[in-house]
Amino acid sequence: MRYDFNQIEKKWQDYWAKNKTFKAVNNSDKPKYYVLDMFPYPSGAGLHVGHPLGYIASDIYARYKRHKGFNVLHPQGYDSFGLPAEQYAIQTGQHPAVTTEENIKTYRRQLDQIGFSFDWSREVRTSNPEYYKWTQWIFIQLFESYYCYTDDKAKPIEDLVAVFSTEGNANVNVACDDDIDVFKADQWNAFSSEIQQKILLKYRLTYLAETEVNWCPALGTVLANDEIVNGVSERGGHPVVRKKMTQWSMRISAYAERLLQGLDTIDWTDALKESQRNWIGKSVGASVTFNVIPTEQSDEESHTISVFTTRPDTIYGVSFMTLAPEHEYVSQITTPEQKEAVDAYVDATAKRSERDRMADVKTISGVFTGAYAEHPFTKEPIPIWIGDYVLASYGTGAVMAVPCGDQRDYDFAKHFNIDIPNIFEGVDISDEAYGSKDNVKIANSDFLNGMNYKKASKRAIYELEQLGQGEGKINYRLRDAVFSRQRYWGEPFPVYYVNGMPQMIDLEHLPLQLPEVEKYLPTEEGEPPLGRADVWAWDTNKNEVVSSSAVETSKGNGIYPLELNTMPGWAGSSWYFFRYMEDAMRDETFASEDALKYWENVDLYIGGSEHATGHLLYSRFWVKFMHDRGFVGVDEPFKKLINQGMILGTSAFVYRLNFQFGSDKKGLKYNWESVPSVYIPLKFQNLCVKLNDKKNLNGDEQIVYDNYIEKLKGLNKQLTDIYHEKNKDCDPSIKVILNTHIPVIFPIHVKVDYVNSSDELNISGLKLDKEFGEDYIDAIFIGENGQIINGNNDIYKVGREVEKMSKSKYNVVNPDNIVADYGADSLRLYEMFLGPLEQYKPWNTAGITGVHSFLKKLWKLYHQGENGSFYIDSSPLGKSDGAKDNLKTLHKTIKKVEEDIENFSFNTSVSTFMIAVNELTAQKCTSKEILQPLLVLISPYAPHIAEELWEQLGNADSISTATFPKFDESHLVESSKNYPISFNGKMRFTLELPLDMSKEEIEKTVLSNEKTITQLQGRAPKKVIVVPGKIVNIVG
RNA sequence: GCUCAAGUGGCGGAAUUGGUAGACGCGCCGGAUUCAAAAUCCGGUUCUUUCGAGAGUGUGGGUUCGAUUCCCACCUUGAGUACCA
Repeated sequence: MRYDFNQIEKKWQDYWAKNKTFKAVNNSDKPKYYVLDMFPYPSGAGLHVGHPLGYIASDIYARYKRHKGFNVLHPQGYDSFGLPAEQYAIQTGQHPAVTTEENIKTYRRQLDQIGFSFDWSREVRTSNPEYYKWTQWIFIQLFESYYCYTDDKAKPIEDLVAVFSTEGNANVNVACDDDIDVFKADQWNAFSSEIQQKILLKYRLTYLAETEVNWCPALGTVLANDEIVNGVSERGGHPVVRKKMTQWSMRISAYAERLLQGLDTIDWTDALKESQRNWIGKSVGASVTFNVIPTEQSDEESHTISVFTTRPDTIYGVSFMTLAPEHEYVSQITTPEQKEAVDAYVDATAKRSERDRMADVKTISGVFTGAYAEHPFTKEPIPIWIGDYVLASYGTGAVMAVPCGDQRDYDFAKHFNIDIPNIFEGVDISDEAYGSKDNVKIANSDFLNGMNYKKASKRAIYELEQLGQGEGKINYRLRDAVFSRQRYWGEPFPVYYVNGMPQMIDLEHLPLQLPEVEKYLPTEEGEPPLGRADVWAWDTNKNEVVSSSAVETSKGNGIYPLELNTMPGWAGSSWYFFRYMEDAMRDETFASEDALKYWENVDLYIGGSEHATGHLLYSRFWVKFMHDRGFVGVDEPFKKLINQGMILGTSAFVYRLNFQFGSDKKGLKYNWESVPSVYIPLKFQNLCVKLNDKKNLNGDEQIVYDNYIEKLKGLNKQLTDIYHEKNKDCDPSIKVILNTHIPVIFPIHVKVDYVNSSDELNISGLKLDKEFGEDYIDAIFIGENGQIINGNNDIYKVGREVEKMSKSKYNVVNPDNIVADYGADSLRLYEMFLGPLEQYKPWNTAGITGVHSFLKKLWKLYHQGENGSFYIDSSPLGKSDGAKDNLKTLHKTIKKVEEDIENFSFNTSVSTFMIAVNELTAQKCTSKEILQPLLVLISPYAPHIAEELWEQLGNADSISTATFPKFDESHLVESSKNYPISFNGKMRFTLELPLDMSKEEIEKTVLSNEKTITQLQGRAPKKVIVVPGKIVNIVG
């Protein structure tokens, strides 16, 4: 019987679907285990072999956990809202829902054929109204909440309102905007409803505010900080500018400390935790208030400038202050003499884009305002400058400059000739600032003299508090997250506006479904695409969406405009892991209490590291919020997280010989448009250099060159015409051309499909490829032996390079083809076999034959009957030497595979399987006692072949219900050891000795061995190290 | 600049508490089978070598009887982040 993988895989995939083999139940005596993949965005391109890597790993783990007796939840779904579908809709007019549906079908087909054990009955799609109903509901809960620092949790906004109406807001310790006016209880109660609503927006966890946002004109939308890479949009690479807009924001900053602390409780990689820590950016220090010294011209109003510093210990080193050019006091404190210079500087900075400012960090610029502040302790006047090295968006937008302790302040002071007082004991600051906090004592600082950083900081803060001019403070880099997108294909906000004030739609009327629009572009007035919807207003009487025109026509009748923005991509993905838990009551709740209680959080989460500061941070934020409000029991979403590495493509190159005419006065360099191309192997690349340097060619190179010249002569007419046209003054004869031109080599990507395992190019296949049209039809290929290839006279070997897998590099490998040619089990094994899960590694289809032939050998092991028929010996194994060997092989495999899976070291288990099958084949093992448990070990990796052989062994149930074999140490006990005998640490030979031999006996036996004597060559050993059971090392 | 990760044959990689470096697979070389090819099977394959042996895990030091593994300095590559006060 042949190993017919196509038939076997189809059979078992159908079986699993029909029997709902992997359906998880919400109550079970077994312990639960939740294995989750980051759900994919269903793109139009479908999957390439890099995508399933993480899914295969998590699937192996899920199947293993089932064998180990766990009730496993292993679901899958789609993050189906997103930009690409919308961009496609703009281009083609097709509704994103339609293309998304098509893409999902492709994804599902591709996923199914790889044999994943997903419970598809729990599938989620973020773009389904039945799903986003609950995304909208969570948004409303955020709106109805505020963050209380005293209790360190989110609470219902009514609680805050109650405090306002009895005590006012003076003493509340809660997260809020910076520009809060203090009011008393009676004032609050007297405010109109609108004013109250306006004030409450400053406290809500999601709020509407005019914020400076990252506006991407090309995409027509706002982007979050994590959606911008190097100043351009992550998707598409379009420029991004700063712009003020009224937007929904999420008060994630309220959770900064808990998001930071929570990292210590979860099992994530250090790299990932580190990048979240950096993103949150906690700095401990102090806020210090400086009084601005009033000048004659200034009005009565006195100013105080507050700054944040991490070095309050250096307060005596302050010799100037710097404000960001955007700082609100700049215009107020500037003296008339300096006004012109300051205005010019502020104007100039405003014109520079964020990118310019970022790119140009070397140039030092700034202007003196003419104003002075008073040092809190010395009472000396300190000049106030403005400079664009101070960012308006961080801290207070102002710094106390300590040039001796901060390099930027130092550079600024040097540049503008400002005093640089030294406050460090015995430190030379003539060349640069001393930025370190360690190993230094403070000097010239009155009461701080002689103290180290820690002590001095504490004392300085204490003294500032006494003066009422400062306090200890913690600052975070983490900013509130902008939550509005000016796009169509996202969740609509469940919000309508009454007199400009946002109102929430009740849960019972959700979901608020996306309206139809005739085009997916912004309106002519610059409103988001939803502004085009004809039916997009909220009727508060009927509680339904009605015609937009009704807002005007029936004014005062309770019909109001709906929000035109939609939510960002991370809205739906911030809570989807809870949705999978619910299987029955999805209409009534986002997830029922029982389901949430049973499944808790994700035990193992696998996905890419690119989500470090986006999805993975926002999810943690939402979960903590939902926890605070009692909607879920857990306060972290993902207990353990693994980032799978990327699979890279191995690109193939052919090398085209191009004409480069010798430098002429017209600067003519290349011309290859009309000349049939000539390709040479990379090994001849020196040919061009040699020709250029007038060096002699070697034999093969000469043949290539002669062939090439032959070709050129054939093109005589064409070439001379071209040459003459571009070099009107020159003699256009072929002779001249040959004397003046230099060939250069140009690498060109070719499709990896036309390259075999030995890097040989399938030239006829390439020539017939329609995608390249006529490009290669007339191409001349010169082979490894310098021959023009014509049939089989020579071969062309491509060059190889590892790059990211991408369509433009022609190195994309489609799993469909792999599955068709080698089967899903081979694909699964090979993806794991490539290397450690977390690592970046290149894909090379050639290597798959290794794991494929392993599967064939495995199949053969169970088909040792006549003509390859199924044969298994069911009789007891007995105690023969052969049986011992069989058991030893089996049990060392059990041990290794179990350890490997627990450590997520899947690549090494594949090797272990190969070794086991090689050994059992050599042992001619046919015993059911060995071969049956072996299948369970292999089944998580190669489930189809395992199921098939399991069935042939006579089992009625799916192998996924089998228990994992138990490791028995006794089968691995040995009586002797093949000792490595080293001399000065180098192993020279091995010696088989019994394990119960004493140290002394080992030493004696080894020293008397003739090989030892030869090695020592008469020298007496100085020392002999014997580690019983391990090694013998002779020194001398 | 800072933070993190990683450097081992022609290639992917293995060596889990310091104890036989290169497991397993690809590729390559040789052989068997075949009219031939594919497929399959067997053997070899780190480098140098005077065939005795010697060197060798990015580089240079150190600890140790013994270092891919631990320590110090440096180099290279990749990722993240960047005037964060």
